[in-house]
Amino acid sequence: MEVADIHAVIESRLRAADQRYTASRRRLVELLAEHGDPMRLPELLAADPSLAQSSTYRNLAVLEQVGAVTRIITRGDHASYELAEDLTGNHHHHLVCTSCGEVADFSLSPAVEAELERVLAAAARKAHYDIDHHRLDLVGRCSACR
Amino acid sequence: MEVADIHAVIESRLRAADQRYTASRRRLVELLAEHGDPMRLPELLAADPSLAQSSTYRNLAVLEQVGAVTRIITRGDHASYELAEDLTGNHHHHLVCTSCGEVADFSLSPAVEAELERVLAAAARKAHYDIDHHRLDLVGRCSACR
DNA sequence: ATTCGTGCAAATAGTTTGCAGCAGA
DNA sequence: TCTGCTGCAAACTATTTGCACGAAT
Repeated sequence: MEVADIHAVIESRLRAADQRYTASRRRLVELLAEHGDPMRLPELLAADPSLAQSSTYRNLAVLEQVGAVTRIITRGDHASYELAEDLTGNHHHHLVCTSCGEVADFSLSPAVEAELERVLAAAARKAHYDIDHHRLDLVGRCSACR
Repeated sequence: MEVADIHAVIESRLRAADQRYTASRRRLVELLAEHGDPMRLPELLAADPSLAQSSTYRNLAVLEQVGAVTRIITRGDHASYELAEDLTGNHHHHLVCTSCGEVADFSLSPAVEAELERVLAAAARKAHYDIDHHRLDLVGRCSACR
């Protein structure tokens, strides 16, 4: 999806929740779209010092609620954020560096991914869980840290 | 592995790190072994009120460092802990309830697991990451919460 | 006008740490 | 008797929130 389309979709989702697509919210989406890989709060604030910390936390929470961004929990100090998969059209997983906390994206082949979906659905059924999504992370050290 | 053996292995790993296998550390391991599924700190403290909060945090950190327990990060308020896989001999994944924060275990068939290992190793190689382990979580709602 | 967003400063809460006394080898 | 462990209370830090002002519709 084009960046312009992403903005349009997010705007309509916000509107549906009686929220406005303000300049700082748009800025957050732009930063995440440019960066590609997930970003942590300090990175976002550093990338645009006009962003206020508390508003950024609030805006990311709003954007997460309307399904525009995804919050990634790692064992690092800060959570990371990225654009939602259905906006980028790019189902993927994460490589988490235990040393510097950086999070990178990677993908599996569609065939493997489809099989994974299938066996996970079966496991969820057996455990009587209603599954929202799955999360597959590789935990280790990035090329800079190893 | 039997519980007695687990204690023996943990004791030797602690010794190798110049640490002692004290009563409260042993108690934590017992509680986790009995419970099976991952436990959060308040559950551990409630299960044995003689445990002090700060010492429990410290002891779990020590046990994690010597590879006796694993800390599981969820988006819930508290982290969860369980015995390390190589002690229970039970490779598995997690079902995380977004509503109550409960974490349950599930497994994939050895065949699927082996294939997953293979494609993940390939992905890590491509990204120049040194992989420690993988983490596969299903995020949704447990039977009690849905 | 009314509702929502912003930014500051203060609060919250899980986790960590300093310290003085206790215990194991 | 030296080194590590404990428990209390205080500190730390990512994140959240109260509030008064500004902006959008």
